[in-house]
This record gives sequence, C-alpha cells and structure tokens, in this order.
Amino acid sequence: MMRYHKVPEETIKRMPQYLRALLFLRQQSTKYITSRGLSEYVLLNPPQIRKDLSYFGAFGLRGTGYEVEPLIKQIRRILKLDVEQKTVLVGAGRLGSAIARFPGFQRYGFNITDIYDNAGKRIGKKIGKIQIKDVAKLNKIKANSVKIAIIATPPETAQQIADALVKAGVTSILNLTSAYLAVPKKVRVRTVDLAMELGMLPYYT
Amino acid sequence: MMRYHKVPEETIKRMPQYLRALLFLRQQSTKYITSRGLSEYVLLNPPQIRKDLSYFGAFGLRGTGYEVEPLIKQIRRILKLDVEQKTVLVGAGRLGSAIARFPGFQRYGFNITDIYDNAGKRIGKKIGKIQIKDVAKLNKIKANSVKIAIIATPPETAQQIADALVKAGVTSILNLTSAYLAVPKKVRVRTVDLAMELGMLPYYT
DNA sequence: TTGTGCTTGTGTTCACATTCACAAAGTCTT
DNA sequence: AAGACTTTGTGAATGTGAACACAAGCACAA
Ligand SMILES: NC(=O)c1ccc[n+]([C@@H]2O[C@H](COP(=O)([O-])OP(=O)(O)OC[C@H]3O[C@@H](n4cnc5c(N)ncnc54)[C@H](O)[C@@H]3O)[C@@H](O)[C@H]2O)c1
Ligand SMILES: NC(=O)c1ccc[n+]([C@@H]2O[C@H](COP(=O)([O-])OP(=O)(O)OC[C@H]3O[C@@H](n4cnc5c(N)ncnc54)[C@H](O)[C@@H]3O)[C@@H](O)[C@H]2O)c1
Repeated sequence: MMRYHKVPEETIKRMPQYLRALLFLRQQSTKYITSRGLSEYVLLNPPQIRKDLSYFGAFGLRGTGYEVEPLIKQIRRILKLDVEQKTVLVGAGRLGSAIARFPGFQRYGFNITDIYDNAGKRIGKKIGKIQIKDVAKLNKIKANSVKIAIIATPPETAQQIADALVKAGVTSILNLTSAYLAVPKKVRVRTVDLAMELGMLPYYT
Repeated sequence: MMRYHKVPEETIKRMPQYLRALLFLRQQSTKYITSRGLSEYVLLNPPQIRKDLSYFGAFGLRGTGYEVEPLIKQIRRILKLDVEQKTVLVGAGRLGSAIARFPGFQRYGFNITDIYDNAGKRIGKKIGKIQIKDVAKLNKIKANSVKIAIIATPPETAQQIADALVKAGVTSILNLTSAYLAVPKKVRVRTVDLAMELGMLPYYT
C-alpha cells in the first residue's frame, strides 16, 4: 500500500482524463473496465494507469479490472469534484459566452454562478439564467464560496482582473488569455492559450 | 555545441511560451532580454530557458542577453511557424465561431482558410471573409496545402471527422471536444477539453 | 478443492528532464 | 589596456517520472 507516498503532479494531471473516459464508459453501460481497456481511451499504457490509481488506494479487482461506477466516485472524491465548485466567469465576449452556455462543466462539478463584464451594453443581460454583473463589483464575491475563476477578457486587462480575483479569495484561475499572470504562490493558474496550443504541432511534421 | 542532441519534448512544448513572451516584449519595444528577464514572463528559471534555447544553437550575446527580434525569427523557424500554416476549422457553433473570429492565430502563423459545418442553416453563411462549407466536402481539401485542423463539433461526431481529416492528409489536429480520437501514429492530436483543464485545480486547494 | 488464466499492485530499473556550477565570452568603466 | 562585472552555454549531478516484470489475488471450471 503506497497511499502515503507523494503523488506526482503528472498523475494529478491525468486523473481528469481517467474520469472523462470512465464517464464515457458509464454512458455506454460498461460495468467493468481493465487497465488495458482504459488505455484505449487515454493514450497511456496499462501499467501507468494502474500505478496512477494505486497512489490513492487499491480500487481494482484482480482478475476482473475496475468497477466503473465506484471508480468514478473515488476519482471525483480525490479531485474534490464531488462537492459543487462554484465558479465565476469574467469576460462575456464570444469565448466567454460560449463557455457560459456550455453544459460540460457541470459533469465535472463546476457550476458557473456569476458572470462579469465591463461593457455597458452587456451588463444586465442574461446568458442562460445568469445575469451579467458589472466587473467593478467583483470584490463582492463571497470569499469562502467561490474558489475558481475563468478569465476570458482581452489580455491587456487580465492581470488587473487576476489581482481582484485573488483579493476576493479565489485560489484557482483558468486563464484563457495570452497574458502571463503574476499571482501569489498559493494561487494556481492554468493558462490555456489556444493559439499557443497549436504552436508545437508543426514541429513534428 | 549541442545542436545534434535529441531535443526533449518538454522543451518543444515550452518554445511557444517563449515566443509568446518575446512577441509581448517586442510590442513593448524591448530590444534585448536576458534569460532572467524572460523568466519573469514564463514561470521557468533562467538556466532552464538557456538550456532550452541552446538545443537549437547559440542565440545569445554573453554579457547582454538575447536580441528579441532575431530570437523571434529563430523560434518561428524552429517551430515551422515562419511559413503560413493553412488551417481548417470543422464546426462553426459557438466555440467554432469564436475561434474563427479570433485574430490571435495569425500571430503564430496559422491561417484559417476553410470552415466546415453540417447544419443547413449555417452552410453558405460567412464568418468574417470565409464562407462556411458543407462538411460533406471535407475530402476536397488539398492534401498538400492543409496540414492542420481544429475540431469544434459535438463530441459524438469528432471521430468520424478526424477520420475524414486524416484521409485528406491532415497531420495535426487540435481537438476541442471531449472525445478521445484514435488516429494513425503519424498524426498528432492535441486535445484541449476546457472542462478537464479545470479538473485538476481543486485538488491543490 | 485444485488448477488455469486473468488482472491488479508495486519494487526495481531505466530513461528523461531539471538544476547547478562554472568556464568562456562579451560589456563597460576607468 | 586592464580589471570588474554580466550573462551565456553546457557538462555533470540531481531529481523525477515512466516502464517493466512479476508476485499476489481473484474468478471460474472441472
Ligand atoms: N462552448 C464551450 O465553451 C466549450 C468548452 C469546452 C468544450 N467544448 C466542446 O466544443 C465543441 C463545440 O462546442 P460548441 O459550444 O461550439 O457547440 P455548438 O453546438 O454551438 O456547435 C457545434 C457545431 O458543430 C456543428 N456540427 C455538428 N455535427 C457536425 C458534423 N458532423 N460536421 C460538421 N459540423 C457539425 C453544428 O452544426 C454546430 O454548428 C463541443 O464538442 C463541446 O463539447 C465547448
Ligand atoms: N475567441 C477565441 O477563439 C480565442 C482563442 C484563444 C484565446 N482567446 C482569448 O480569449 C479572450 C476573449 O476572447 P473573445 O474572442 O471572447 O474576445 P471578445 O472581445 O469577444 O470578448 C472580450 C470580453 O471581455 C470584456 N471585457 C473587456 N475588458 C474587461 C474588463 N476589464 N473586465 C471585464 N470584462 C472585460 C469585453 O466587454 C468583452 O465582452 C481574449 O483574451 C482572447 O485573446 C480567444
């Protein structure tokens, strides 16, 4: 039993992939899946999958594999996705609107509860059931209930928004702009710049 | 001189980050930047940056740092972003439309030349200057000129679209759906599922 | 109950990536 | 022209993660 070993960061990054694959399998009414079976949905080899899962406990049944439903529950618990994660979105432009309307975040436990913008013509309008608020009121978000934020504003304003979010108690930021964000060490920033994601692809051709 | 060593994949992933930082610095009219200076824009330490760059040659000036403009050119050349990379987009929904209108891809040399959808009401309409084509005509893309594709359709159809793209000669795919794509080894897929990117954040809180 | 065939869990080995430390090479001042 | 200072480039050391091989455990059949 290796539960008390330090879990590699790379393992944590892969856990949501396993969750995604398992959710898909559940939808297909698959009850059990072996590490080999799973490997066909995540581009990782079976020992890697087993080792990753084993950092958190022995969830498998030897000779049979992993039971899908309980494993989903376990991973959700491990990643703290079993409790609703209230999330705020800043920037209700094209990308922000697409995200606000996207139902997929729910599946991972993320619930977008507030949307902010600074454009007069946007403030007050609704996206789905959520009314867009003035970004000047960002400091009003309740420090203890919202820990996660998504930034989808122009890159020039991203830093000041990040500063405001940190001050309001947000601890994790998904930054969709091309700006580099300087934040205190305790705050985690995940930057996804779609143009940059493409950047490494041509090298390998 | 270590130019003929194998370049770590991790290094390749970081190169677009350097490029992004350098483009920002150029915009600020910065002419020279040291590895320490750069480190303030990419969350990596100076030796890492120097080592990464040194895999491709000695671009720096001892005592001074790196000249911004030439280094941009070098990285573009290394990543093959100095030639226009024709790109097709499949799926002109909310996310697809946002991407099609987003000017940031140009900066990295990506030029979206074709957009496809399967919805009758969308086909024929224009996004910017590009007319949306019927996805049934995907096989018409010229194998030799388009190597990169972006998939922004519902996840259920992603695999069949990937198959069609591969058949048409595409070698790199940016997959924005939550579907796992099975493709031949020579084809590179980069999946960015925004919901999943969020998935690992709560763990560290 | 015993034997055969799977599949998990993990200690060990191996490969890769990061960090470090410093010589080499330039700049700048006096 | 010399010496102090800065910064690069990189071999070597360290650290971290991936792959492997196999013992341990379970299922199922006879
Ligand atoms: N919107 C988001 O913020 C977001 C976030 C994460 C992931 N995604 C993923 O991105 C994808 C697109 O999301 P969206 O919000 O734009 O959805 P959307 O429904 O607005 O757009 C999907 C588009 O794909 C088209 N389409 C459907 N089948 C097609 C086919 N066979 N060939 C070509 N086109 C086809 C539809 O006509 C539609 O225009 C989805 O897979 C979604 O899971 C979206
Ligand atoms: N659209 C894409 O496909 C795409 C791709 C990659 C990256 N991005 C990045 O995502 C971000 C948003 O892109 P977009 O296409 O939605 O742009 P957009 O212009 O459509 O939307 C930006 C929104 O931010 C709002 N805004 C501006 N300043 C603000 C502030 N200080 N506080 C709150 N809101 C503010 C604007 O009113 C607007 O609604 C940009 O940084 C862009 O670089 C977009």
